[in-house]
Amino acid sequence: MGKALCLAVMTTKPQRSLPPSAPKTTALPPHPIAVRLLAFYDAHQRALPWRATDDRPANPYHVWLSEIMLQQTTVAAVKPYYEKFLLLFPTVGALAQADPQEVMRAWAGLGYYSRARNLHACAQQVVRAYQGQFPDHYEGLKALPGIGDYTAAAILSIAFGKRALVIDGNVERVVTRLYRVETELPRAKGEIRAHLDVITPEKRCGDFAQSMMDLGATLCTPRKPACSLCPLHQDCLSAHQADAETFPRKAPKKERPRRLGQAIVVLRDDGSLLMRTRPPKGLLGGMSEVPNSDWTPEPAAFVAQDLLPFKATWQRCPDPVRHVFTHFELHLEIYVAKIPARHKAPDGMRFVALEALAEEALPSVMQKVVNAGLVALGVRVQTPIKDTKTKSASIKKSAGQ
DNA sequence: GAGCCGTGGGC
DNA sequence: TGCCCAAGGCT
Repeated sequence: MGKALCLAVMTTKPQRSLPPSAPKTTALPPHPIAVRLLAFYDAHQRALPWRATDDRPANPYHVWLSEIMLQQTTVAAVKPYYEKFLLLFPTVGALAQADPQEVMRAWAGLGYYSRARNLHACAQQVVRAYQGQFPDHYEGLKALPGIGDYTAAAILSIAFGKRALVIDGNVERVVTRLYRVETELPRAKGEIRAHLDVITPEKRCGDFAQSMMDLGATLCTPRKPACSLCPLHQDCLSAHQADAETFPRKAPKKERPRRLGQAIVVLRDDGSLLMRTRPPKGLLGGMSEVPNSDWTPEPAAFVAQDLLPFKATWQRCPDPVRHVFTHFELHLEIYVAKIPARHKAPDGMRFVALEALAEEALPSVMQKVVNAGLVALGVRVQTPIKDTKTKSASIKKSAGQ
């Protein structure tokens, strides 16, 4: 009985350590959905710089780099960063040897900065533990920093051609629509995995995964899906019911709280700006910023002068800088001042020449703050990293102070 | 499991 | 304008 019980447990319990792939033992023909999807892919796949071509086989470093960048990030946003990283760091070895700050600087503006920290740490582990060759098995990949279930499965299938269940937001949307999965996310993940396991082919699994994502990005979109053009129309239960757009089911979102704070833009007469570096972890970890207050739900007493060991005359920018993070919305009041060139930076801060601002790892919110402050100070600068669409960014020199 | 973690584009 | 979302991972 012990043996039978043990077998029963083993067969009913899903493999915890190996979720994404379950190599099938029998050689079944591909599911009709896979056949149609691969044909769609052959005819309509998007040309993306990290994808393999006829004369360029899949490169695990390229696949890994692109997958990390694409986490919660649009293809359009990733493209220029991907090209820049390949120029700066052509190989995983080059990336591993790079200065961490250089990596953060190159990532600035892309968001979710723990990805950049993990990217660098991962490159170093691949070099140290695997001689610069990415492992081609799930456990090895999953143990690397920044690689979770999705990314491990994506690398396995796209870079190494191994069968894996690649489940991202696109796949969740496509599958819940195909089968009209009524369970709400994230509880539906098990059902989605089971359905995907049925249709995932043994061959061309990397192409299959990418075809699912292409379908989700181009036709099976979150809003207004183009069901009439879909290669899976005949297979799709929600298309038949004409309610594809209502999938996947999700719990209503919580409201986004607002936080308030103040920041100072201090320009020294030699043309340099007072800056500091944020703590290594947490929000905007390891990134550069101008001095600023705590961000609190209620307005807090704030005296800009308290941040400086010398006197200055302050001017408050008319409009606060507004920036929306994932889980809160921030309003920053900006105070600006000019000070004589003889002053040194307070402890933990530094002065950075305006010309060297492009070499700082400035997150977008701080780019906005700097832009607004410089405009108020009457300094005209071409935004170094990118125009953050601050309306003030294009305003001409205000009446000089 | 739920909260934390950025940013920009589209409607 | 405000809200939704995008090839998620970590704690």
